[in-house]
Amino acid sequence: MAELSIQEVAKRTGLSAHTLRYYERIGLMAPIKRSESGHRRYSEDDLEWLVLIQRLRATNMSVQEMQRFAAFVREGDATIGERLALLEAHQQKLTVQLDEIKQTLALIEHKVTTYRNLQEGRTSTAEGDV
Amino acid sequence: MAELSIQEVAKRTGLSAHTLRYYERIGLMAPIKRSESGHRRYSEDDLEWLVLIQRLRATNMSVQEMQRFAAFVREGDATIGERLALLEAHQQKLTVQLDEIKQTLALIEHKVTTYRNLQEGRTSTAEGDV
DNA sequence: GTTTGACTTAAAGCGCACTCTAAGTTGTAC
DNA sequence: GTACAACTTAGAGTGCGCTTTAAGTCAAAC
Repeated sequence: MAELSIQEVAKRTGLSAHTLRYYERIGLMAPIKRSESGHRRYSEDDLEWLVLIQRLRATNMSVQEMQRFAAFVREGDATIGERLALLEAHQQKLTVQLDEIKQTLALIEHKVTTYRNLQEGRTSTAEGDV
Repeated sequence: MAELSIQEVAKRTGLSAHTLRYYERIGLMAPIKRSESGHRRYSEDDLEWLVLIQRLRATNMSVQEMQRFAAFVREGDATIGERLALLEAHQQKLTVQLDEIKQTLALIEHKVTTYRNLQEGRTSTAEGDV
């Protein structure tokens, strides 16, 4: 349950120290605790929050939307309705994304098959295939 | 099998006329056929290509990568190996994305449940939940 | 005690993918 | 024939999400 320096957190999360400071500056994270000398000391809770943030970013939630979410969290339990709405909106987007990826994977598989046939000298290419 | 104006293509694809010109300018599309007056006339093949392009963009292939793909297509059958490699690389990325989305959906479902419980006044929140 | 390297801030810079503007030409409707 | 919308180009502008720079402070190692 040690407190971590910005470099240690960078290493653990894969984010750069620059990005961590940036996230704090724009309010994506609450102000991080400081050592006597003014250096950041990250807590376990900070790390957990970063995991969530990274999951949301990795699935294309915009920084702006995450800022809104972070602000709601700081405002306390009165904003649980808003947080729910935000998460459910993202959930909705993710199911759409999931579908798009599946469709594209199907299309790619078709193209790959076509290309493989072409490579082997067959000419079974359907019209319009590129 | 009519030839379409840029506005008609914009309507059909959901891309803006600006974006269609931009795609042509940067070589994401081969030069489009022109009418006597110099206006673009899109063919069925152009539309099909746009469908592929849009699928790839919708699943986060970079414009740069699509440019490389488009260039290979223009170079002809000698580049089928390169095209295969490119598509398979994207396929690979998509399976990773698929996984990330599934993980995030699971995380969101957990949070949503937690928030629902909080809203109903229960306090079954596990440690560290936000 | 001084060097070395990690830390701090504020602010500027960057790459991406468009998006818009300006200035001019064309085509259809009346 | 004249108004008006749609088209053309080259180039500038925009928003996002970092990323880098500059200038300085601090702390552990020698």
